[in-house]
Amino acid sequence: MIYRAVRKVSTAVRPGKKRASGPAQDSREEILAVATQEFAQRGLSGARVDEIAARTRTSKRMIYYYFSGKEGLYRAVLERVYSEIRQVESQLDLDGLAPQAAIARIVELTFDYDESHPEFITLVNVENINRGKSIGKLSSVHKRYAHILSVMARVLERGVASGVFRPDVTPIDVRLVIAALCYFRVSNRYTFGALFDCNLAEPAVRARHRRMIVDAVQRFLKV
Amino acid sequence: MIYRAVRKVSTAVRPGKKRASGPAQDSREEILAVATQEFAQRGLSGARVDEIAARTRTSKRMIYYYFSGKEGLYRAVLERVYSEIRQVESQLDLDGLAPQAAIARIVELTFDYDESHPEFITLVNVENINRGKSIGKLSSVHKRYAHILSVMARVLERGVASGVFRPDVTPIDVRLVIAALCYFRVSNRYTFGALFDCNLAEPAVRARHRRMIVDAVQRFLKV
DNA sequence: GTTCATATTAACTAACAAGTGCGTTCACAG
DNA sequence: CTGTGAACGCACTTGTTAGTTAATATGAAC
Repeated sequence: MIYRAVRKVSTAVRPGKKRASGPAQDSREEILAVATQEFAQRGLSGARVDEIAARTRTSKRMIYYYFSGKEGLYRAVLERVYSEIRQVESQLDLDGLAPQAAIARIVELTFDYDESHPEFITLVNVENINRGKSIGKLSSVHKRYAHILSVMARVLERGVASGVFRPDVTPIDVRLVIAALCYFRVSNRYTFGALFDCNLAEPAVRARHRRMIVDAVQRFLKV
Repeated sequence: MIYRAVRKVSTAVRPGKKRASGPAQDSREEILAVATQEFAQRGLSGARVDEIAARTRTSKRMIYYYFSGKEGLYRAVLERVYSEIRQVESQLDLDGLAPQAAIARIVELTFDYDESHPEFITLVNVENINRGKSIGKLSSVHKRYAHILSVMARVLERGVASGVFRPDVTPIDVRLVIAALCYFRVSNRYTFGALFDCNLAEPAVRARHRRMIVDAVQRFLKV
């Protein structure tokens, strides 16, 4: 009863194209949001479809209706988180910046995104444990990342041309170094924390590492 | 019938202390080896106790006999892989080397170990998805890692004293940078490979990255 | 107001997977 | 021999879990 009212409101707020696709989209989105949490928290085989359903306002049957199964739901979740980070990264505007400053911006964006989206990191981990079986099937992911590499390539070229960057690293190399340094802190926070008895999430440590990683990448690129 | 014969042979080869503990140890070890593979391949909740049992020469009942459950088995597997890498790392002898060379050796060891033990990397990933619930309970892990940090600290001190290393990085920082760069290539090989359409396992790429990471860490430490 | 596609619910099932009860075998001590 | 305890296998229980069946509601369009 109550949720009907809610859904009518949301239909009014966001009208569908033809028919009342508002409620449907809400259900879809709600399922995806809950599933993202659940898959990130428990992994692919650890996540429970019933649990996901219970935590939405819809039913389990709807998950099968929209996503045709656990696998399909997982794939949709992956696609969603990758499309979000792609969008964030594509908003970078580096053209006015000097090469070193541009690199700093890229590192800071990556660092901040990873730190504030641990569920994204975990999902990527899940997919790697899964041997990339699902990401390979996502047509949307593949092409878009070429764009990011080309942005990186332009920055590197400018840096090399002005004599501040060395010429023997590829965009993929730089991307790997940046990703590795930012990703690991979040990805391995539990094991690294336990092994070395430290808390990487502490604000002071985090801020210091942010500066440190920016610096490390700049040193890496210096002639 | 056949396996009895096999076990008698192995008993003869490796006699137990009092009773015939040879076969027992063999069973334990065999279970652990299979379970390591299985947990690394399918994750904690994805691994099947029945499957592990089927792939050993013993039965499922023995897994419960020795490890008291899936959880206990997983913990034993974690302990085993961590103790192995600890052993490898403790064999490092750096005292004769100049600081930069010592750092190079540490990086190369980490790189080579990670590359040749992807199942270790995956298990660490699994444990992080698991929020470190098990590694916290492993008393054996915690203390031993202090030793590795102290080795690192000595190298850094020597480097700082001789003016080749900057003084503002801690052993944990260096450890983090090295681990991140080596770990990520293996941990994220599937997603990174799919996104950027490259194969990090290719020998040429691997060799180049090995040199590149050694160089990156040395640049990171340079005054 | 009938039609039709979309959206939704409740109850069901078939398979699976963790964990156990219980009996057996084996080596050796007495 | 025989008693004992560790090492082992078989078959079972019990709860869970992905996925389904079938019936129904909704609302736009005609």
